Amino acid sequence: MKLVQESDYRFRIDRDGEMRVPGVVFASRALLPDPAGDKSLEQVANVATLPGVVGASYAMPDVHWGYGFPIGGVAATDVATGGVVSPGGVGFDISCGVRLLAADLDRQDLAEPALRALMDGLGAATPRGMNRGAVWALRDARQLREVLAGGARYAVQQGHGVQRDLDRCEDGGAVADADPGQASERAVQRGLGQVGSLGSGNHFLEVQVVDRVYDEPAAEAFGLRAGQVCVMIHCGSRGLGHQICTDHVRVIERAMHRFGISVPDRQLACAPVSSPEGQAYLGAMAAAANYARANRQLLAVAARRVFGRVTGRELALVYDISHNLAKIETHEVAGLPRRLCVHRKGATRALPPGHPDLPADLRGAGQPVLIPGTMGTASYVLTGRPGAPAFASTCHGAGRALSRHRAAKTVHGKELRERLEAEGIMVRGASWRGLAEETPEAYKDVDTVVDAAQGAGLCVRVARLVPIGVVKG
DNA sequence: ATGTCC
Repeated sequence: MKLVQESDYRFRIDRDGEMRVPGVVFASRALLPDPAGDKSLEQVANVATLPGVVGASYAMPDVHWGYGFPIGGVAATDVATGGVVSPGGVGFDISCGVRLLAADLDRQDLAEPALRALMDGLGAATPRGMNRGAVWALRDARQLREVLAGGARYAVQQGHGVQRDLDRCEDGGAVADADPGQASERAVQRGLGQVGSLGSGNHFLEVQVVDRVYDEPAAEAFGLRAGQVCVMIHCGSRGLGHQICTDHVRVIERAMHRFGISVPDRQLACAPVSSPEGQAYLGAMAAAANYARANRQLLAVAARRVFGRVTGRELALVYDISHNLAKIETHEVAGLPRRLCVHRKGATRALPPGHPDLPADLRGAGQPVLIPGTMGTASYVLTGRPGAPAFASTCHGAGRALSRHRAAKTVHGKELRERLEAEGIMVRGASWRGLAEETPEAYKDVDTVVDAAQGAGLCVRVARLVPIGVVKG
């Protein structure tokens, strides 16, 4: 893969073969993936062949190998001229994302034994791990379809949360064009018992402290200040999203020949946005996105209850944003506004100050961009930057550097937990093996990733948060 | 990420 360095944080992959646009990689030289074990830059080039793709096929600084598309990939297709949607451009964990809640409490006012009681309470109130229960026991499949249609809005209507939770959630808590009828019976069955559950892998609920503020006015608009206690929740659409992806990849794979589309990798299966198969996938994807938002809403309500009981304080939503989603958005292409299908997979939307889609109280500061770090390392709050490249997108996290298998060989979960506790981070895990797979050494350095994202002009730092307690999926 | 293969 031939990379041309354009600046400190920008590399180009020139058009070659079937590529319709160039590839652009936003990273420092040190962050570029190792081609020996990671084919993500080939995937950037593959994505550039998709019908209707405009601008470039982009990679964020945390890019790594994924299913078809790289994780940390952004690509937009022009809807009116046969542009496609690809489930591989969203990923299996549809609408995986992050929610940040801020407490009216400072670190210095959260001393022992309250901190231990808080972590014990959060550990007990947060269902996690594979197939192990949920906060909300849904009545039946009919009620699940209400969740798929209404997302966090339906949860709040049912008494799980407050208006602020919707005002500060992407899309006001629910995507409008969800089509619950596009979720298969199996997807519905898998989803019934998981609304309000973390899952596993890199998903977590953390108690964090605002360690540093870079942009005071933006932080104030977001409701953040130095020393403040926060709760960050990182999770997705569980088995339901996975099943929806599986079902629709199969349908689209079989339909592709009818559209005359050929792709260099069958994992890039795609259909025109305007086709019945494309519309079916987008409707199902939106339903899964609503499920993920309801999931984070219920976990937040459970955390809020524990927080109130232990500390007597409130938790206010700062923002909830997905990093695995395709959205129909309007962007300028060659000076003209176009309706685009923007795929962000392991990439976060980052609307700049003044964007009309922002709620009024965030209009001046821009959209809060939530970047979860790794267990035991920092997380970030960023905001968008006017005129930024990549259709208002930035990184989504540290990005894995070692496989789960290799990570688990470097340390035992028990040893890792002891190490983190010695560093002042309380850990409530689900399994020793799962903990070991998530050791910080298995990830790139999130500080370096965020430096590169800002250096590349994708976003602006607002605040840095450090964990003091981790509930791990 | 995921009832890590219906």
